[in-house]
Amino acid sequence: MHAIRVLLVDDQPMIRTGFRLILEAEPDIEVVGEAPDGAGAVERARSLCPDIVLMDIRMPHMDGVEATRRIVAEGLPSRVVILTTFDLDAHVVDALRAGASAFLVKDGPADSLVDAIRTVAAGDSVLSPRVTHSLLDRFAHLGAPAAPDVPSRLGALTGREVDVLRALSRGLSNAEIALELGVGETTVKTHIAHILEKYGLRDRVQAVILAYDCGLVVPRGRR
Amino acid sequence: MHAIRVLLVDDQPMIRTGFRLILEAEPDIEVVGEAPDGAGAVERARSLCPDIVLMDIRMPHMDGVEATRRIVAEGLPSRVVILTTFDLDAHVVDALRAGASAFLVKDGPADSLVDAIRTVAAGDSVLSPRVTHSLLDRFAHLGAPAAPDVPSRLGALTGREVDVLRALSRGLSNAEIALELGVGETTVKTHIAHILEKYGLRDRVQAVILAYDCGLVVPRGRR
DNA sequence: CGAGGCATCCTCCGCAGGGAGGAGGGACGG
DNA sequence: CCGTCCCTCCTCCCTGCGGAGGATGCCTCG
Repeated sequence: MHAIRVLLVDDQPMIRTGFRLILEAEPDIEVVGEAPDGAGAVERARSLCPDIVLMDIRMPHMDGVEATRRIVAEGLPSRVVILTTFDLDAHVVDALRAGASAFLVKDGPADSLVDAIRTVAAGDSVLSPRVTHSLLDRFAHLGAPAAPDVPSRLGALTGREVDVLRALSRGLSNAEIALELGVGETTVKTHIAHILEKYGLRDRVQAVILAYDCGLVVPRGRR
Repeated sequence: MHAIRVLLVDDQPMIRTGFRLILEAEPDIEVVGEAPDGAGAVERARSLCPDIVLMDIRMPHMDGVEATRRIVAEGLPSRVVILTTFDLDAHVVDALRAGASAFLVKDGPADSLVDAIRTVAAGDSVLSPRVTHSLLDRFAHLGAPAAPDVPSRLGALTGREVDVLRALSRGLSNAEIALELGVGETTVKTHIAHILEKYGLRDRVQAVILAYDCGLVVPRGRR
């Protein structure tokens, strides 16, 4: 069994060196290359075919999310581990949707990084506990239909937002939703904007898809 | 700082004893009670107010998911860690939607259980790597490659139109669909216009809803 | 052969929808 | 009482989408 081949991607050379030292201390991990930005990451991922791409999320030229998207889209065998300083919600969701296999917060212990790399190389996925938490919140609250007082935490949809998402998922336009809910169209747009923001979605179509996939809405054909 | 108070819930006494031994070996963890089923779990969660409810998912009378739902709905301070033998998708999502804070596969090392309990008690959440993997798949699908043939009941549509509708139902924009299918954006718009016309739909959102309702696309949450 | 269906592509145009940013009021809990 | 969350609504702005109305080439089938 060969060593796990890792590509380091970060715009700060010192950070790269730091990670290199941490990783090279492990006998079963080998750093095969470095890149300073997203573009370089995609290029080297192509030529080096590393097992793991360890990628910072914030970088010049092309950020980690876009680079991840391309690496995954090209069908490269590398699996991407995203590193971030902050656990910003939008970035998490973007990165996961881009196809990242792991999402780690930098302030964790060095062990957790090494463990994560081994886990991902073995075909599984890893999220920092804090990141996992915000993800679970989303799942937890999307499905709560008539649950009155579930303590609403970060990222959860409010009651009104669920109303709007339901109407949205029936194919109604903003004006129609406004009419049905008895509010202004601007209000509907605000609610939708919040839904999109909370889940890192781009438009109402993706919101409808999420509603179906998470069971908020059940397809007519199958119940 | 007091010890982490744990309630054990499993229908098999031997399993409970096993977990008790594992947990009691940790100085900062205290097993304060046991329950053989979901009903007992809710009742003891109410009276004991444990920090953690360690719950098997498959049990007689009331299963772990329903018990989790009630504990969360009642606003009890306990956080629920779900244990399962298999990493069945449906159960994962159900449990997460019910409000579980962690989801572990039983075949993991004892360490991971103890770690998970500490992490959850600290306010974060944990998922088994394999479970995380299937979760990420769900998030990633919005940008993922298309699934192979699904028998469609949308006979009126041409082959290309079905391709487009499928891409549409993954939340892609016209430009992205064009890129993926290797055609111009105008062509995509033409196909979409035909789809809308054939079914008397107003916009792409309604087309996506139709795709789900007719079974062209199967929700990630329920297959 | 000609007619039709399909797939590809084009322009011009209007508007719904989404981003950014703000603002006010009501409810609830520390 | 103040902070926080929710709901409500506003303006300005810009882009993506869909409508209308074409054109071209390639099939197949009568």
